Amino acid sequence: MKKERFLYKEQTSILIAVDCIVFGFDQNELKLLIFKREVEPLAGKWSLIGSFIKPDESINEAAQRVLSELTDLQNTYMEQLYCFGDINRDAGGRVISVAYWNLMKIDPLNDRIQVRNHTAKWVTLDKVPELVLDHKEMVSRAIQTLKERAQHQPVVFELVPEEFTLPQLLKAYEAVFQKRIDDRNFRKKILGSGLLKATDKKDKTTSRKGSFMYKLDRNTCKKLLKEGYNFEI
Amino acid sequence: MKKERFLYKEQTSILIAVDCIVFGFDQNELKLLIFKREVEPLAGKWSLIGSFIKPDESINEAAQRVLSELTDLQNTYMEQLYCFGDINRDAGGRVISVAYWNLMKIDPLNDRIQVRNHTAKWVTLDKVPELVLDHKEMVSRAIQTLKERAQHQPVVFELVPEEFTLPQLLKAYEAVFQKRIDDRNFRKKILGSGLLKATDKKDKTTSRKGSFMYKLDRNTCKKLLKEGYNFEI
DNA sequence: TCAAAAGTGTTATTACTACACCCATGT
DNA sequence: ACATGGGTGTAGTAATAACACTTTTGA
Repeated sequence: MKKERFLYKEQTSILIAVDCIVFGFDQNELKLLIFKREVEPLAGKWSLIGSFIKPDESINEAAQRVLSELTDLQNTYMEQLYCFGDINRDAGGRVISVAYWNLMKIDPLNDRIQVRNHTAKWVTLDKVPELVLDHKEMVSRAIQTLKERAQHQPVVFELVPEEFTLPQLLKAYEAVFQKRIDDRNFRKKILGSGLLKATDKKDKTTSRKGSFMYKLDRNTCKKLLKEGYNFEI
Repeated sequence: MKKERFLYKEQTSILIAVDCIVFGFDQNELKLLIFKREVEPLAGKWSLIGSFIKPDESINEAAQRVLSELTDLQNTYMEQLYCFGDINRDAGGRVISVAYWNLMKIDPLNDRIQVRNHTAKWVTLDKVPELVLDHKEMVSRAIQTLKERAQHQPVVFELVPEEFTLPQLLKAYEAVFQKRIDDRNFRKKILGSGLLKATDKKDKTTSRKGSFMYKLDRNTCKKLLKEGYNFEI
């Protein structure tokens, strides 16, 4: 194989990259963050956000850096997804990519502020355009893992504000599990679990009646985790 | 590939390795396969089996190679576990390791034949010795993942022969979930699920009465997987 | 007064847990 | 005949699923 196989730079071995599958929830739908790839080959095509790793950072740090360079939100949920290592997965040379997935809340008023890179945008999961390389596969694996994780870990709470209403939380559940959930059964299970602490505040932005706000009870949460609680409804 | 592109010695950037956490079941206990590390630093210490990846193989292929170089069993269950990328995880330089975990049956009559490398041995999970680098962390993460996976995928069946008895399968379940399981409830759930196809054979090696042999019904299995069946007892 | 979202209970079904004795067989 | 492991059933409890109407309030 000839030299053009390595387009990024002179490279005798294997390059390592990270890519982030960033899921955002805008109180309504799950969305994916994509942006226009800046480097050749395939510059200008839609892509996940990513970067080569630097010699002095761990892979986790690299993923963190990618995210904080592109968005404003800190403390987003982040988990390693999978290491993609097929030999010809990258047209630009032998590149191994460690993929991460993230959950964040999209503030509908501020979604331009949250995302720094101006070529980046949120797309709904059923309207993801063609993505470069094996990024589509990364996304479907991430969706899969998200659903699995949401059954056993309280990750859905990463999609709603610190204080949230039950209808809000229900929508997040429905977005993650991609199914309608009966709201009486939902209330019964979630309130019965002790996972939520009631507040006396009401959110009146979505209805005249207003809806009580709750927050996650982190102590009960830890306890339920130990017992292997099923967070699915 | 014309000339060696991956020269370990003159590598100035980052090396990539694979390590395999191999679990074996000897009809009684879950065991871990370890061997004496052959390369410096830390040569002679107990280690997981692993290797640097070659420039012309994918990461999955590398893990497969590591396993087939060391053992005789093909078709063992193999799944990627996690990519370990801390900056100082390897005393010998910047090495990223992609860990895989495997499940296999240990044939008690043939366990020397199954494992080719003569410094390799099976150890029970509660008696794992000190391991090099971050291999202990790899093992505990693998145990964790094994338990999670066994709840949603029929991986326990990888630990028993093609045709097995219910007491055998029960022991495998107990080994994986690390708990006693009531055998009447076990039979009720497993036979009620339709997962098993009865055969008319009896295994008389463990009792005078003999125990009926079953095999996995792969069609029912697929169906249950789609429905999100819970394989835990 | 009405539109729009929030909130509330019951019943039937299903899955899970706990628990103790008889069976078949080879020696 | 007996020791060994294989096999069986029931009843109480907990979780889940299906289902429709009333309440609040700002406009």
